[in-house]
Formats: sequence, structure tokens, C-alpha cells
Amino acid sequence: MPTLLEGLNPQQLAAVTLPAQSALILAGAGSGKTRVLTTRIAWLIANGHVSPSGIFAVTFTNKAAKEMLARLTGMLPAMPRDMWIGTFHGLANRLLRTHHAAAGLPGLFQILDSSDQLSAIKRTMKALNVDTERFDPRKVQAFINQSKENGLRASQTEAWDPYQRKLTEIYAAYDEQCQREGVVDFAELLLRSHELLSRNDSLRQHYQERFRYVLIDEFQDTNRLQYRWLKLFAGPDTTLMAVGDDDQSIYAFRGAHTGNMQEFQRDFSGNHLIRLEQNYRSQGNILDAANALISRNPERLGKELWTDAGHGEPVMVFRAEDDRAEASWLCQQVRRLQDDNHRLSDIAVLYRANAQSRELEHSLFAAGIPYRVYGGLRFFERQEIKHALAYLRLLVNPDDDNSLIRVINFPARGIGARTLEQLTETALAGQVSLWQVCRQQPAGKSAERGVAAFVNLISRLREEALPLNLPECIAHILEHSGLNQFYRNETDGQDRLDNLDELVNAGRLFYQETGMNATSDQQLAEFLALASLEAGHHQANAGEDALQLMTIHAAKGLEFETVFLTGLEEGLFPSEHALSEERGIEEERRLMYVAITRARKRLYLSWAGKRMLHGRERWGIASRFLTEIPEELRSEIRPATQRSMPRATPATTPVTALRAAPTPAAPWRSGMNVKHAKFGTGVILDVAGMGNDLRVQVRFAGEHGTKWLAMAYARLEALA
DNA sequence: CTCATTAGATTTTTT
DNA sequence: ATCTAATGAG
Repeated sequence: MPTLLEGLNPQQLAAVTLPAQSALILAGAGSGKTRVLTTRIAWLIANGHVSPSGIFAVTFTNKAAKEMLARLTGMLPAMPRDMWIGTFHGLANRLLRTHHAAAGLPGLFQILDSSDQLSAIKRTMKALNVDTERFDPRKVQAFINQSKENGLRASQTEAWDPYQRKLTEIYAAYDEQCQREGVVDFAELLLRSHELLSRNDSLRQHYQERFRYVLIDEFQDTNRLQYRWLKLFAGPDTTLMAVGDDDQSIYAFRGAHTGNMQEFQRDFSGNHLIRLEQNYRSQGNILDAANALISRNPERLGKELWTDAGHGEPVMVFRAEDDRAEASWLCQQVRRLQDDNHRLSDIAVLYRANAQSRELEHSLFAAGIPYRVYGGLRFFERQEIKHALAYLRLLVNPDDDNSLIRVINFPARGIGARTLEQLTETALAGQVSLWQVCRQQPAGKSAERGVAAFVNLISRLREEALPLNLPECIAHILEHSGLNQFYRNETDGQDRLDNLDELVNAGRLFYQETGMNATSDQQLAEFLALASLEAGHHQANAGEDALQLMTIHAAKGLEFETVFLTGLEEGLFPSEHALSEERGIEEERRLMYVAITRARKRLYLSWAGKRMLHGRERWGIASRFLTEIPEELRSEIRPATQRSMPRATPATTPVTALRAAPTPAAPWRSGMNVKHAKFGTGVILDVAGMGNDLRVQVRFAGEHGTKWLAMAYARLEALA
């Protein structure tokens, strides 16, 4: 297969053609990781090492799974259906649907997304009469998910104090409630299938013998449960390949466990570690900056990227007065690039937190630069879509209380909180679903008439809509539930109507792909599972050439010719939160590493001395990450607009000299740069008291953080 | 029951 | 600044 392996470098080749031995592949940013993974699968099949049905490949996102599938289509003669390629959750779902009885689930179980889960937890807490002041439902949600991700059921969690005991009690009740209603949350998909396989020896053996080659993408992002789950598929004759980059692990905050990489070596691969260090993306200076920065992190598996592309331009650094100046500078630079015939879609603007996009958007809008913001609400998370899906879910399973509550009074039918409370009490007392209670309501008082009308509506929809095909079924429900009418009456309802239309379209697509029959419960259930597992693309409206705005997290896996990284200030990036967390700085540094390695040719870093945050003005100092990039790789940009400076200076004039003007006996004020004998340089955040009692709050660079200093004692020196 | 006002909180995010 | 969730008046 010469064409298949053509152009691979020696390390890539070694990974692709590794004999039947498990291995860990340390794949740096831009080192051709996805190519290696897909080529390996194609090579294994083409050379008869395995039949397609013996392949089990796991990714994190649907996007990655799709890309893998798409690339494989080009490499294989035919796309075999019996390869298992998908996300952790997608594959777990497949497993549970196939063996639902053995897993103790109804055949048409529904999947709760995070917000569904939260409302389910709130209901559980209400039923248990838990004080939501003392127990934040979101904390409870985090507790339950963390427990599940550690493989622990409620009965297995340790509860030392009354608080923990209460949490455990809620956890147990929540799981019972889910079981009763026939729904599972994301973590449950994994935990339940893990239990299924670990308890059922013959089933486990069957899969272990079937899947000869197991491949895992983005391994550094796996959590403990996911790794344990993977190990169940590894029999004595299974070959595993885990591909990942510990330096790009930026999801520890949601449970990613980098230690899995070390454990993988211990469990499977022994000495089989292959490093992919040749970078095909960035130019030398950018790569050197990334290498220097990440080398400050302890406990790395170790890896240094290199390239044979030239050094390229230095990393540009710009210091702005405030966030507005930063934004307008950005607009200028983008315009300049545009004038040089660069496409806007090749330029990305990255930031640490979503809130930062607002100011940037203002300026971009004013400057008439088209842009697209990634992130935010996804298609299947929109309220109108969730309402529509809730109606559909009730068709499949009327006992789904979550869905019933969502739509019983939407559009308004005169069923208020009081009525719902009564229904819930009755349901709780009889241990039945709300639907069962509703059905037995007499049509007496007005609220009861409302309930009866709702029962009629759902019953009628079931009879009328299910015989139709999927898209027609959805359309029918939108029309007859009153959802369409509701949004037609809304002043800005057009967008929502369009989205609902888009849902019918999604149904049509699914219908065409999965066999065109009248809508069966089965087909509808599968469609709904897809909707939960695949929240939908962020924003698909391509077309116009636009600047790309997104968080660094969202940029992972992407690359751009030019990257602007904004808001490089202590407290923002690295974030305030990270400073107080163990290993926090390391994760932020990896985030910086990811940001830098997104750039192919040009990298601009900017920061602002003053910034509006949460409606307050905050003073900041340059992020430590700036100085962690070696000086010889950096080039400071001087502001062009200030006090009519002679424009003769080229844009890349090195470091603006600090005018060391001797400040008069300082009237200390916020924003002032200062120097302390022990703590080094910093910036004044706040001033309080007067005379002998004068105190100032200073945020220092480096490890010292923010401190209040009594000016009667502290020797503080003002810098210009 | 519905609408309006107000207090409170705000890294990062996939499934 | 802006969003959400939880209260209180009509």
C-alpha cells in the first residue's frame, strides 16, 4: 500500500505500521495525529490484520468521529457499517440499546443532557424536601456526576458527615427517579455500560474477542471512568493504541485525568511510546515560544516540537491602555492584514473567557469587519427546540416527567405552579408518573380542565402523528401543540420559527438515512438520542468570509494563519480561579500552549492595563505567560495613535523604553505601576484610608498575588 | 396564574 | 454589563 503510507515521516510510519502491540502515541500539536490514526485503521484492514468489524475507535466529540469517518471513506474501498467508530457516549449508547434488557433499561430509554439533568435533580430535591439554600442543586449535580465518573453508586460513596449523607441520599433518590422514568444522564451511559460488561462475563468476552484493535483519540482528556470503561474491551488478544498530548490537556476542570497516560503505559504499552514531534503547522519562532513556555511545567511526559519551515516572524506583543484601545488596535491590524489580501477566515481572535468577546464585537461591528463568534447556544439547546423535543419524547414515553413538566403549561394552558405541585404530590404518594396522575384528573375546576385538555392533546398527538413519517410527524406536532402559533404571535419569534423548521429538516435527513417508514417509536427514540448526544453545530452559516472569534478551549484542534490572543493579564489569563487551585497554573499554561500552537505564521499577543469586567473597572498587569516567552522571540508593538508620534518608526520597533520619570511624592492612585523591594513590580488596584492609615491594594506579578499594604510601613516605589 | 421587578452571580465545555 | 432565578404585586 505505497500510496497509503506515502509522505509519512519515520515516527508516523512506525505508529501506523506497528505490529500487534499496544502503544502510547505522544502526538504534539500539528504533528498529524488524526492522519496517523485513520491511516493505521486503513492499513490494518488493507493488510488483512483485522476485519472492519474488529475495529473499535473512540473519540471525544462527534466532530472528531465524523472527521475520522470521512477520512477513512477516502482510504477504504467501501465504508463498512460494522466498524465501531464514535464518541464514548455514542458507543455506550449503542451498547446499551443493544443489550437494554441485560442493562436493566427500557428499550426506548431517553438521554438527559446537562440541563435536563439539573431540572431532574431539582425535582428529586423537592420530593425529598431538601433545603435548596443549604444544598445548591448545581453542587449536587457536580457531586453526582463526579461520583459516577469515579465509578461509585450512591451506596458506595463514603458519607462521613450529615452534609455528605444528604448528598448521598439525594444521589440515590435521583437514580431511582431516573430508573422509574426510563431516562439516563451522560455519566450513566458510561457507568451503566461499564457495569453491564463487568458483570456479564460472556458478553464481555464476546466483545473482547470481536474488537482486536482499540484506538483512542485525545487520550489526555479521558476521565477515570472512561479509562476503566475502555479497559473492559481489552482482552488478551486486543491491541490498543492511545493517542494524546499531555501538554494539551485543558479539561482537568471537568474530570480529565492526565494520569491515565502514565497508567496506560503501565497497563499496556510498556516501552512502546512513540513521539510525534515534527510539526507541520507553525513557523519556528512560534514553535520555540510554545516549547519554552511549556517547558516550565513539571511532570510532563516530555516532548519538543520542531519544524523545517523557517523561523518566520517574531511573536508580536502589544500593550493597550484599556480594553477599548486593545479592541481598536485589533481592528486596525485586521484591516491592515485585509489590505494585504489575507482572508478574514484565516484569522482567529482568541480569548480566555466568553465575556471578553463583547468589547471586541463592539469595535469590530463599528469598524465594519465581518466576524463570527463560535460558542454560545447550540441548536438542540435552544428553548424552542427543547420544547419541541419534549413533546416528541412524550409520544415515545409519556412517563418522562421532565418532558411533561416542560410542556404541560407551554404554551400556557392555565396550569400553574400550584396545580403542578398538587399533581406532583399525588404522583409521589402513589409512586406513579405525573402522566398517570394527569390521566385520572376529573374535568371539574378550571385548572383540572386544563389538565384534561393536555391529556387529550397528547393522546391525540400520539394517534395522529405517529402514523406519519418522521419529518411530517414533527411538523404535525409543532402545529398542533400550539408551539408554532405561540412563536408566530411573539414579536421576535421568527428566528425561533426558523429553528423549528430546521428541526423538521433534521428529521427529514434522519428519515432518509435510516429507512423511510412510518415513524415508529423506535425511530423516534433513536432520533431523540441523536439530538441529546449531538448538540448540533454551533453556527453553520458559512458563506461570508469572516473573522473567527472563540475561546481558546473552542480553538483546540483548529489552526489559523494568523492568531490574535487577547487579554493577557494576570487574573484573566491565568484566571483568578486558577491561582487558588492546585495545579491551576499548570493547566492555564497548557491552555496558553494550545493558544500559541494554533498559529501558522503570525501570532499577536495583547493585553490591557485597564479593563471593564463585571461592570467594574479593573487594573491589570501583564500576564506571566508573556515573559515566559523568551525575549528574543518577542517584539513589542508601539501604539501608533498616541500623541501624534512620528509615524516613521516601523511597526516592529523593539521594546518601548520605559521613561523612568522620577514621580513626585506619590499621590497613590489606581492603575499606577509600582515596585516593592520584596514583591517586585505590580499595579495598584485600590486605595483606602489616609494619612498614617493609608493603605493600597497591589496586584503583584509572579507568585505574590494581590496584597493590601500599609503605606506607613511598606516602601513602595512608583514607576512611570 | 401571570407579569414585573430585584437580588445575585459571572472560566473554560462535551457528551 | 448582563444573565438567571427567585420573589412579590396585580
